Amino acid sequence: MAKEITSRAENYSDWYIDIVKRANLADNSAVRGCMVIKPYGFAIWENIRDQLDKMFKETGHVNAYFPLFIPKSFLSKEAQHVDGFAKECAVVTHHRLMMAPDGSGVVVDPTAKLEEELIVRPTSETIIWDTYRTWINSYRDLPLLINQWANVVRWEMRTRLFLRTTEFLWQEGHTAHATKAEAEEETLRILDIYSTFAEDYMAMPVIRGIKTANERFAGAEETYCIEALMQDGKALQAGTSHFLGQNFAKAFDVKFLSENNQQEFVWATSWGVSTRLMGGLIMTHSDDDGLVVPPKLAPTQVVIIPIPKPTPAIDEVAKKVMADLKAKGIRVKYDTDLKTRPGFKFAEHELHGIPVRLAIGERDLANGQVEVARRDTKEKMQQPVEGIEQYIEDLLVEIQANLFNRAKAMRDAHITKVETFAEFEEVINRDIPGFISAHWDGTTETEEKIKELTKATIRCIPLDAVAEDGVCVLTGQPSQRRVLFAKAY
RNA sequence: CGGGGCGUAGCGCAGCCCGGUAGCGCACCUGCUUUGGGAGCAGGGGGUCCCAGGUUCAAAUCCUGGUGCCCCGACCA
Repeated sequence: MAKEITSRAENYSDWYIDIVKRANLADNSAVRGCMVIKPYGFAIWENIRDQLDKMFKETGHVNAYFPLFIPKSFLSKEAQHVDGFAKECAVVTHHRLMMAPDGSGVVVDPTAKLEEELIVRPTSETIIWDTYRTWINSYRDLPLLINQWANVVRWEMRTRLFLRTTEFLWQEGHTAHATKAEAEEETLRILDIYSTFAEDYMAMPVIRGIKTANERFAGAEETYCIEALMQDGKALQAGTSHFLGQNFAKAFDVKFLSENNQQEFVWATSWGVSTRLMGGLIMTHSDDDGLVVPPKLAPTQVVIIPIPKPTPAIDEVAKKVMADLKAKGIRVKYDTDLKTRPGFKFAEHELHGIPVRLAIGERDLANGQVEVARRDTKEKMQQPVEGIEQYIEDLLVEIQANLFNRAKAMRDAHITKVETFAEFEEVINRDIPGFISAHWDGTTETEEKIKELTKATIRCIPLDAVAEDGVCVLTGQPSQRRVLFAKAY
């Protein structure tokens, strides 16, 4: 039915690209690895952003904005940090263009070379901590709870729309605390916000966990994460919250005078989620007919379609229903486009993932009914016009819950416990491999060996992992708990 | 960085092998008929064929060089 969408079974990767493009979420741009986020895609992102922003503010955070450019020297102040990012930095070396002497266009003016190159931020820890040095003097200045919404650039070798782009949009929180315990508490508070948002708004179930040393953020003491499972059985890291210890405070000399009149280094966290969440949203719920957007994040939650086209009688009912829905805070549109016919509109709105569709024709009016169609199950029902606003309000809640439950059932069905490496290999090579729960001896060597053999990485050590004696799936060395492996985006 | 693909109308593509008036579908404009799951017919508008050079009477097509994007892999808080 839907034209030009590759089916998931045929080629999952092509399906994903088709959804992104056909649902008007984003396009490739003239710049390698950079995308244009189109109005519809951006509207969903705005809903994600607004909700998270609200949750950050409710927990005492404030927004600020730091520069796009970072002096090169800042990057080298924290050794592990620069190690992690050096290979993917865009560097600004000049500040002026000039007309080419041969008239062929503009060229870089060689006399406009910067004394110190500027790095386009891949993340802002360095410039922010350089700033914090001047902001923090006393324990009375703490905690400092700041977030920024920004774009960052990471020169990745290979990009994928939303999932890994050269430039992406995100939020990055950077907090400073007087004690280790407070900073650790903050790290977990944010992890909580992320998992609540993912599950309650995106309807995307996530596993909360800790990264292994190997997968830890460059410069962090501990990285917490939420991991989701996509329909093709690959994992997606959906958000991270880092406990940075005193690493950045020491690198940027950020000290405060304690209540005891002692100079002490500040304790830090940083945390972020990005436009990658859009990729997670798509791959969690969408189907071969197009995008599926959970009601809470849908720019339009209900669309009303006149059958076959607007008439005064249909308009009257549609407008009343719209007013009643709007009064309940429901985002509704009346599709009065005269250029397209109902069948086209049905397909188009399904492609865009609008959760509920109402169709109103003369036949319905005669019966005092409307046709209600839900995007998640594709079911159609006749409902009385009278009281429809309450029915829809309840239906949106049900759809939101159904999407989550469906995704969770899928996810849970694809967490496989294995005891031997043979089992491990069998599961990881399935069409939909999912998470593998296995014992691991705790060494980076084993982790990397498994990755080399199977392409699976340790996604996290789940926070709710129970102590359980076992032996490493690869080496047979003793292990106290299971960790989750998966192939990842 | 390796492998592959593609640059021709707004979008998606054919034409290239075998040089000879630049085409098709969608979209767009006009008109009529349609309209409960992507309408039909008729007429119409729209092009530096990625760039540069070469071969030729003649190049979208052949040759040389360049360039851009995409996909797969390696890589990746």
